[in-house]
This record gives sequence, structure tokens and C-alpha cells, in this order.
Amino acid sequence: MLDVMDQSSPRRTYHHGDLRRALLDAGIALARDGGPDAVVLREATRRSGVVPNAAYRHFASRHALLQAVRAAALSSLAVAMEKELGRLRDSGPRDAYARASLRAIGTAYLRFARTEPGLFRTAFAVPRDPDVVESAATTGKSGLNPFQLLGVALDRMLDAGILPPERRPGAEYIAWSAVHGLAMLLLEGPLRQLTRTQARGVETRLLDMIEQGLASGSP
Amino acid sequence: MLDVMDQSSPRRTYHHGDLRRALLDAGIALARDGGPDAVVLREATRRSGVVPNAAYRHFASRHALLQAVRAAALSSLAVAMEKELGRLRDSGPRDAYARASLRAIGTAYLRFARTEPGLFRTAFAVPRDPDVVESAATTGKSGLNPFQLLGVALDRMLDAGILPPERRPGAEYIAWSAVHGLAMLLLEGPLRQLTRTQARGVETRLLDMIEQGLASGSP
DNA sequence: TGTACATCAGTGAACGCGCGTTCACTGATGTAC
DNA sequence: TGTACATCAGTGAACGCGCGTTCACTGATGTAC
Repeated sequence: MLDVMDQSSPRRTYHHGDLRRALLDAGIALARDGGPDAVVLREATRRSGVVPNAAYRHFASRHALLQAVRAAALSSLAVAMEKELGRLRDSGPRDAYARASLRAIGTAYLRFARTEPGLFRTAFAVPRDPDVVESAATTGKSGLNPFQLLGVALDRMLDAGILPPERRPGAEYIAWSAVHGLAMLLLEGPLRQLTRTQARGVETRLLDMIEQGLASGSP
Repeated sequence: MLDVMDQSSPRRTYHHGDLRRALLDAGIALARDGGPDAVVLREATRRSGVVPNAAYRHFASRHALLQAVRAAALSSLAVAMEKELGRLRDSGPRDAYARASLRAIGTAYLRFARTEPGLFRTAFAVPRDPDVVESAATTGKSGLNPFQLLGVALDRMLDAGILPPERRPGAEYIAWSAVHGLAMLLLEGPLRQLTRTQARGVETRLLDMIEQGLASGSP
């Protein structure tokens, strides 16, 4: 009753309080269960208890709102990765830690895709025209974005002598592609049919392949 | 002038001749330069020189048209793969042929994504509700669809002793994921920024990783 | 502490848009006798 | 070979939809003196 931000109770003040935040939260909620296309400006204002055009005081366009939601989604992913990395114990052999780091990143990525499919799709729905300035933060608590966190894991592989130095540059793209592809196929591709157990099995095997495929060995 | 199917010249007969085919072709053209969302029923009828609702004699809904276009796109991909496989010379060591087969599939996939981005995106835009019956042909001249063609290549890897038997089941998913992910990231993801040359480099390295990652070696 | 006024953040009403889809229709085609 | 008629494949007009966005507005807030 006293919560001014609560959409269910009418505002008692003419001003909203923090409409920008409310619109962003509504946008995130829409993306969460509907993906990027579901981020509809009018619906966001409806949920914020405000008239449609009020949004234009805080976002230049629907597109601007969508980009803010996208940044928030990437940030969530970064946090999920950090959490997974944080679970690791840095003891025992160095190479085991490095391998575990890379797996942690992959695991977090795949889990995020599974548990937050809408946000995942939104995060990677890059706008057609790349002229848009990407300003909003896409990082986790470490200040690193998902791509950079993957880089951290790969650096550990490098330091542990598993990943040959000449393969280090651009290794992000390789590892990322594999995991991203599986996520997409499981999410909205032909692999949606797979059972939970089957999907987990494929996930494990994919991470195995990446690990073996990046390591030094036959060229 | 004599071509009844030509949209630019008015039909002289009341009936169209082959409106279903014309709508499908228009749909494919729309998908080609705009992806699945661009497959708009009204535009397809416009291009076929026919009134909007005429489409309903041939397709139950926009969705049905889209599915037909999707099938056609998958079929094109299959043909591209067959072509690439057909170039290979089956002489020399058996394992080289097997490896080349897998690379051919991957190469065809990535090239298709690059040269026909709209069709590629359409092919893998699977409808939300999977209750739709998939009837239209998605195969190439061999009668195999893209997934099955990948299976052929993997079987060659198996027969050549490169791919361990216990890893054969479901290997399609692993290889497919990696290649699909790269295609997506290059096409509409953050890797769009890469130059042509850079992209080719990443493609090669990804195929390397798959080859090494699937082969027998450290578990 | 009180008042005048500029600025800010909302409201209210309206716009044009193209879409998918339905309805009752009619001209063209093919078939039975 | 010619005619009657059923079927087929189009036409014409209209619908409701929700969207993003623009305009002129007004109530609320904060600041200078």
C-alpha cells in the first residue's frame, strides 16, 4: 500500500518516483517470458501504471529500451558465470583448475540459456544496424562481461600449458561458438525435442570436445 | 509477354496457372532478403499479382506458407552439402577422405549461412509450438536432409577408425552445435564485426577443433 | 519562512501503419450425358 | 460435338488489431531571492 513503485496500487503522487527503473524492470520481465520481440513499449508503460508516451521521457525509442534490457541480460549472464567460477577451489593441480574454469564458463552459459531462455535470446538479438552506441553496462560484479570472463578461463588454460600459445588469440570465438550453437539448438532449434537427460548428456560431451579440441595435440 | 507466371505482365487468364508455386517462390525471395519475419502473406500475393485472400486457396495460413519456405531452405542447404561432398575424390588414405567429408559438410554449412543469411535464419526458425506437422521435403537430391548428410560424414569417420564407436551416437549434435554457433555469431551475433579474412580464419580453426575434439584421444 | 517562477515528468487524444483473416461473390474450368 | 451444371480458383470489400510515435497540455517539484 505504501509502495509507490507497486503497479497494482495507484500512485498517490503525480510523479512516479523512478519510472526509468520501472520501465526497465518491466522490459526485463517481458523479455524473460517472450524474448526480444515481447519487449513492447506500450506494455512496459502499462505495467508501470503510466500512459504510453510517458516512456519517452526516459527512452528515446522502443529500440533504446530494448538495448537497455539487452545490457541487463548480458550482465545477468556475467553474474551467473562469476558465481560458477567462484565455486571452484583453487587447489590441487594447476591444469585441473584451468580445465574446471573453462567448464564452469560453459556450464553457466548453458544453464543460463536453459533457465532464462527469454533473456538469453534477448541478450544475443543484436540489432540489424550496428551504428547504435553500446553504452549500458554488460558486466558482472568483477567488471568483466561474459566474453571477458571466458577470456579469463582461457588464460588459465594457457598458463597451465594446456592451450598452446599460438592458439590463444581468438580462442574465445571457437569455444563460444560451440557452446552458443548447442544453446541455440536446444532452445529454439531441432534439439528442443531432447529430454532433459539427453540434453545434459550432449552438453557434457560438447564440453569434452571443446576441451580436447583446444588442447595441444595433433594439429 | 507470353509468360503467364510473370508478375510484371498482367495475367490474361482469370486463373493464375500455378499460384501455389508463385506464392512459395515469392515467400522464398522474401525470406532470402529479410529472414523469417519478412515472409509476409500479403506481400507474397502482391508479388504474385493476386489479391491477398487468394493465398488461402493454397495455404491454410501465413504459418503454413512459412513452413513451406522453411522446408525449401533446408532443402537448399542439403543440396549445397551434397555439392561439396561431390567434389571430394575418394582415393588415397581412407581417413583423409573421412576427415575431408566432415569438413565438406561444415564448410557447406558455413558458406550457406554466409551467402544465404536470410534463408539460413529461416531454416532454423523453428515454430514455438512443435505440434505442426512437418510434411514438406527438406532433402537434397540424395533424399537425405542436412542432418542425415552430416551423419554420412560421421559414419565415414567411424569406418576410418577416427571416431571411436562409443562416441558415434549423437555425434551429430556435437559437431552441428559448433558449426551452427559460429554461423549464428557471425551472422547476427557479436562476430559480425569480423572482417572476411578473420571470419575465414575462425571457421578453419573451428573445424580443426571439431576434428580433433571428436577423434579418439584423451577422454 | 514565504513567494515567483522555471523546469521537469507526467497526461490526453490522436495519427497512420500494415498485417492476417473472414465473408459473400463471380468468372473460369472440366465433366457427364 | 454440344450443352448443363458442379466445382474450382480467383475477386472485392471490410474487420479489428496493437503497435510506435507526435502534439499540445498541465500538475508537481525545486530553486532564487
